[in-house]
Amino acid sequence: MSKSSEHVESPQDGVRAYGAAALGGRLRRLSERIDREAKAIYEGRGLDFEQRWFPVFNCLRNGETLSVTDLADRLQVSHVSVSVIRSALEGRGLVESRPDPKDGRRRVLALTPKGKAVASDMAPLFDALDTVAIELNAEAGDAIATIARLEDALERKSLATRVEDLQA
Amino acid sequence: MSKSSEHVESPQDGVRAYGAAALGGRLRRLSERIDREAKAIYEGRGLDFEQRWFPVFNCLRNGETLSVTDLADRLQVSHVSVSVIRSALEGRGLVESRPDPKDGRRRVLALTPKGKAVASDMAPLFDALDTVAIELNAEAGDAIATIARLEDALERKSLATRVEDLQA
DNA sequence: ACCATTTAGGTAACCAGTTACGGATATGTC
DNA sequence: GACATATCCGTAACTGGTTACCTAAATGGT
Repeated sequence: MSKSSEHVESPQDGVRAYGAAALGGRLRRLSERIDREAKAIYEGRGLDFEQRWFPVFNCLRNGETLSVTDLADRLQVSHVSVSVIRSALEGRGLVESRPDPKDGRRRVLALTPKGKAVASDMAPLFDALDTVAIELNAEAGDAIATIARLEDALERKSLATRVEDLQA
Repeated sequence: MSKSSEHVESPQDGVRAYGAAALGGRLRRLSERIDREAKAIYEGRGLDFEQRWFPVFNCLRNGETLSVTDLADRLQVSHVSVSVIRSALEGRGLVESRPDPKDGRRRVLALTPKGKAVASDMAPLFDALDTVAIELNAEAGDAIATIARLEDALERKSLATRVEDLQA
């Protein structure tokens, strides 16, 4: 049995005891850990690139041009967050944006030549991270599928409804 | 197959495509969702209680008295975070703290009589939340175990090491 | 007893996201 | 064509956590 799943009176046992809060907190810590470790990898290689830029950067890697809102929808974050990342990437000269000639409200983003160069320089690392994630996922017994099932379960019936039904 | 795990060109597909970042983000969104839904339950019942207080409150429910650092260790959060929660709970009159007579540096926290009353009022809800979490966990095919396996996998071999080994 | 080191816990600054809101452009109805 | 409404995206303020740093108290060696 694995260290953290057997009974060892570890601090987490206190957490584990209470479900809903524990589950949420646990997921959060895990996601932070993954972010942190990924960040360390970039830093370790002296790359001026932040993990949180990746999703946006990745969407543009194939040469696609997308607006702020397109990206926000695709990545399931607020447009504000994309907007901030955009300005960071633009500040580094990796991305440029111009108003959409068809629709003045939109700004379409695309990689600059420098951005493309960085993208291809970093491609092996991105691929490695991808491979590692797949490996990790397999090691954990298809965590992605489990997460998807959790999402589905909540989609099907919210926490609130579940609690109500239980107490009705 | 569940809605979000089959191929439906949903926005998440873009995310899912890239492993490490996707995994972290996905976990984060899920944990936020759980927190948000739990919060909504308290609000829906007009309770002046915040989800994020719960872990601290819960540790004190059985009458135990614990210091800030005890709680931080047990809950795996920073002592600062506990300190902030403490003052919120104290502000609501649910918790009181006094310097430890044995050790003047420590402040020991305990529920006030009002805190105890609230604890017993809310016990059925807490229990329901617990039951619901167990139910959810089962529905997702033991998500907790999967998370534990992910944690173990990272413990065993960090993201960075995995990437290095892959590129060596 | 005294000084160095460690520990508890507070305040301040920071971080990465969010919601709230406002200005500019587009769209649809009269 | 004008006006109401909706959409795009930016700035500002808030949130809930963190790390960095500080003071006060305890501990241990001399």
